[in-house]
Amino acid sequence: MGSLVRENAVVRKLSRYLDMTDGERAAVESWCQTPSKYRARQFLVKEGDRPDNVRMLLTGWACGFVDTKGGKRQIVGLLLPGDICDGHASLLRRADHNVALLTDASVASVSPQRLARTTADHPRLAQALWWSSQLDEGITRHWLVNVGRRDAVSRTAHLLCELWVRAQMIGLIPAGQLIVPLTQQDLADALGMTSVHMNRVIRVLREAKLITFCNRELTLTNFDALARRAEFDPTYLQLERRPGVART
Amino acid sequence: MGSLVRENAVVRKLSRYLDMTDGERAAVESWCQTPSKYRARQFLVKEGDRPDNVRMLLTGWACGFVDTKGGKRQIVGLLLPGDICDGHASLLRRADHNVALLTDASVASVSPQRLARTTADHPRLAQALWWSSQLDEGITRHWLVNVGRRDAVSRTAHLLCELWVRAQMIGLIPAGQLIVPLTQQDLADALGMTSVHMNRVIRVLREAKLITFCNRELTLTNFDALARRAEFDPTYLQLERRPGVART
DNA sequence: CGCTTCATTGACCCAAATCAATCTACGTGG
DNA sequence: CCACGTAGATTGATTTGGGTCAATGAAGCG
Repeated sequence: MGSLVRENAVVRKLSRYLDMTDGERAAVESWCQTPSKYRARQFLVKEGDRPDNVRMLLTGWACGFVDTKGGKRQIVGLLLPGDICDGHASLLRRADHNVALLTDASVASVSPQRLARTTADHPRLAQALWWSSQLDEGITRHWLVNVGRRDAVSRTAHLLCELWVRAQMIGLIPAGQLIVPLTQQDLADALGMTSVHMNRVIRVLREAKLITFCNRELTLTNFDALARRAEFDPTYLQLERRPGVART
Repeated sequence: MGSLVRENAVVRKLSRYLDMTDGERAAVESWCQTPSKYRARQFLVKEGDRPDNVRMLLTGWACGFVDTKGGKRQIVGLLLPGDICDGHASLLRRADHNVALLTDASVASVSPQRLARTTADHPRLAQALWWSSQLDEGITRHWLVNVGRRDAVSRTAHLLCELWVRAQMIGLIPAGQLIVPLTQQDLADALGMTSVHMNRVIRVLREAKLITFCNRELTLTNFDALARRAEFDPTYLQLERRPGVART
């Protein structure tokens, strides 16, 4: 036990794209040497900020969101351990959305200069970061499809399938059960609906025996049926290992 | 006249981030030496494809979209001249969405190898491509906010404001009028609504004297009022020129 | 023990979907 | 030149998924 848990989350994430050499692995680990501890609800990025460092989630969950002038909130992304928050956003003049922690978390922070130095030594890491960023973009795109074109039940089912798969990949479901640190209000904000309706939809899924969801503990009791209900096609999560990026 | 029109669209786009040297400019132009001509409705990328070349739109419009199993369609992005379709998607195992042309178009196609060679010689171009990709991701995010959290009228207004600004930046509105090569069905597919409702919403905006839209010719007769209606904040379009990336 | 944060449920309402014509404008083949 | 077919725009009538408003539980905590 523990090897999956102990392993550096960013290494694990980038390993999905790249079969890393020891040198590459060491380089990534050096980014994460002295992570900062943050508390739930703290902001990592504020909309309008001039971006500085690149943050990488080592443990804990975060979410990206935008607050509307009308007082509504849309969550535009969920970040799990290993995810890179706001990739090379340091290139942008201003952050176009907020990022805040959903749980206490351990976060590595790398300056653009340092990132540039490392990727100059290890060009394949630059590629891997690109890959990760493209993956995130695909996820956002499919959230748009989900919110734009699916009804509340399939939409919810789709998000739960996505989270389930993403969590499974990083070892967050050791006992068939996933702690989802989101309130129903949060889920509603991610799915473009109200918390009241979110609650009713969860009840529908529960009564259909597709999920168990109590005290933030989620179980997909029948993943295949849920995926069918959601029209969930995981292509966009890039589960297939890309061939030809073997260790050099 | 004509300098804006004649200038290479990709050069113009990347110049928003980078004050290019002659060498950099020449490198980008070399990508676009022998563009292919395509007809409206042709596909540039099909979902599930193994990505190959990177395509850059020199003239014409394109759109990215996903078709749902349920027979619905969500447009996940609109590409204008200078936009790069599916940035470094060549890193991904499979395309997660389709890209098709909305008009006849001229498209440059660059192999990953060639791109890698050029950006090795001109590292700042790699940065500029990153920047462009981050910009696109921001646009997608804000589409998600728009679809998830705004009602049909503001949502439509928001998209029109975005298109207006993006088109203005690339000289597509020489006479206060923009040709939008989208049917009402297309607009509806971009905004997550039905074409019937799209039609009614356009009427509302027209009757409020906020827009003129006839035969695909759009005029925003009162941009500020429309932007207010839409809660349109163009931060995500990165209009501010990033300082410190002056010509070296 | 009262305060606060979430979850849950009911009653009611409305924005947008659905269903169904009708009206253009434009080809295109005879 | 004209009849016909097709794609898109418009409009009306009706339905409905999900929002809004308002209570009530339930769990955790200083």
